[in-house]
Amino acid sequence: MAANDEDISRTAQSTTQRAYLALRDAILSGEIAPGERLKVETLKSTYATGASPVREALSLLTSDQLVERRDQRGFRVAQASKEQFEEILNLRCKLEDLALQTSLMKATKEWEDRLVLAHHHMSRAYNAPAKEFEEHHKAFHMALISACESPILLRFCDQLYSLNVRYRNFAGKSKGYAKRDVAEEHNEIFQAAVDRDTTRASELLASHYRITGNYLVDLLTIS
Amino acid sequence: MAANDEDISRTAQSTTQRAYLALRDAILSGEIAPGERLKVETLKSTYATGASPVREALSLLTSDQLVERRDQRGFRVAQASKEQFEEILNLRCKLEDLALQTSLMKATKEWEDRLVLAHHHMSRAYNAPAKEFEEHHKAFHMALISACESPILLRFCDQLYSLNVRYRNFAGKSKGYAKRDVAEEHNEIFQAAVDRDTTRASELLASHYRITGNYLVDLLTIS
DNA sequence: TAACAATAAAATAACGATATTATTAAACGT
DNA sequence: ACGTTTAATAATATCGTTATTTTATTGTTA
Repeated sequence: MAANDEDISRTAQSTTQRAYLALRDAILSGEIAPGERLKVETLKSTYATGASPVREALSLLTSDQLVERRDQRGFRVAQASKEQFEEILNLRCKLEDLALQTSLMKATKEWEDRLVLAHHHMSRAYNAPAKEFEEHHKAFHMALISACESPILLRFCDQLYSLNVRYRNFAGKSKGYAKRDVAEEHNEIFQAAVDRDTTRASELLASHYRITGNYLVDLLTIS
Repeated sequence: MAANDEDISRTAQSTTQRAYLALRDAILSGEIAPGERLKVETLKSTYATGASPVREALSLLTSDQLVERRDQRGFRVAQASKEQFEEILNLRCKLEDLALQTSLMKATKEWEDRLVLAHHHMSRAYNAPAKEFEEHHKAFHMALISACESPILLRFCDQLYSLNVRYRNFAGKSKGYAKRDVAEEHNEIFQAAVDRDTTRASELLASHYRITGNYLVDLLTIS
C-alpha cells in the first residue's frame, strides 16, 4: 500500500484512501506519538468518517509497520527505537543498492528522462516547505531505482523510505540538516547515475545514507 | 501481516484473523484462481461471518500482494505471471542470502538449537500431507535466517516465501517434486549452517532456489 | 483477592448512496 | 431493411453510515 499512491493523494477517491493517507501523514510527522492508542471512535470524528474506513486504514498501516495491532486490545502507533532506526538504515543501504545496480543495468532512455526531471524538481524545492520538499526528495530517490523492473523490490524500498521519514521527523527540524551538503551529495549521485557509473553511484548512495543516518541518530530523543 | 501468525492459526481469536488465514490459504493453494473476483457478499457466507472482518482480511491480503483492489470495483485475486515468478525467485535469492549471511554471523546457541529442531521436524515430514510438510519446510527456511536480528527483513522474506508457495502450487503436485533431492539439498544447507560456513551455505541456498525455480517454471501453465 | 461495573473493541445487521456492469431499445449508416 | 453502433435504462455490487449486540479487557470496590 505504501507504493504508488502519492500521485492520487490529492484526488483520493475513496474515504478509505483519504483516511489512510491522513493517518499515515499524522504518524510519519510524529503528530501522533509512538505507542499512542488509536481508538476507532476518536479517529472517526477526527477524520469525519465511519468505522469501516478507519479500520481498513488501520489494517493497511499495520502492514506498513506503522501501526501495531494487539488482538482484542485495539491499535496503537508502532513503537520506535534506535535499534529499529539502525535496522532501517542498514536495510535501505542493502536493498536500494541492489535496486540501484539493477536499475542502472537496465536503464532506458525513459528512465533517464524521469530521473533528470525528478532531480530538477527536487533541486528547485530545497527551500520549499518541508512537506513539499519531502515529496520531491522521495520522487528523486525512487526515480533512481525505478528501472530495476522489480515492483516488489520497489515496494519494499518505498516502505523503508516511509519508515525512515518517521525517524527523520523525530530528530526534529534542526536547521542545519537540509543545508549540510545534501544538495551536493544528491548532485553527485545523480551524475554518477546518468553516467551509468554503477560502482560510484552505489558508493555515493550508501555513504549518503550513512552520513545522514549518523547525523540523525545523535538527534534522536528516543531510546 | 504475513509474518509470525502461523503459530496462532489454530487458535485464531478474532474472526478477522480466521478470515484472513482462511482466505490466504485458499489463494495460496490456488483454490481461488488469479483474477477471480472476491465479492464480499459471497465471502461472507463462505466463511460464515460479517462484512467487516471480510473487508479487513481483504485489506491485509492487499498488503501481502495476494489481492488487488481496484477502486470502486472491488477486490480480485492478484494476477500471476511467469515474470513475477522469476522476480520473486530472484529477490528471494538476494534477500535470503543477505539474511542468511547476517544470521550466521550473529548465530547464537539458541539459534542453532532452533535450527536443529526445525530441520529434524522437517525431515520427519517429507511424506506427510502437503500442508503439514509445507509448515515445517517454511519453519526450516525461516529458522536458517532467524538470527539476522532484522524483523523487517524477516518479514520481507516471509512475504516472499508465501508468494512463492502460490506459484509452487500452480505447478501442481507433480509427484517427483518433493522426492527429487530436495532432502539432500536441505541436509547440505543445514550442515553448512551449523558449521558456520557462510559462503558454502549461501551458495547452496541460492542453488537450491534456482534449481527448484527452473524446475517449476517449466510446469507453470500461466503466461 | 474476588466480584462487579465501566469502557472499548469486534462483529452483525440494515440501510442509503454511488459507481459499474448488463440489458434493452433506438438511431444510424451501409 | 438489416446489422452495427450508440444511447438510455435496469440490475448489481461496492462503499460508506449508523445503530446495536456481544465479548473482552480494565478499573473499582467490597
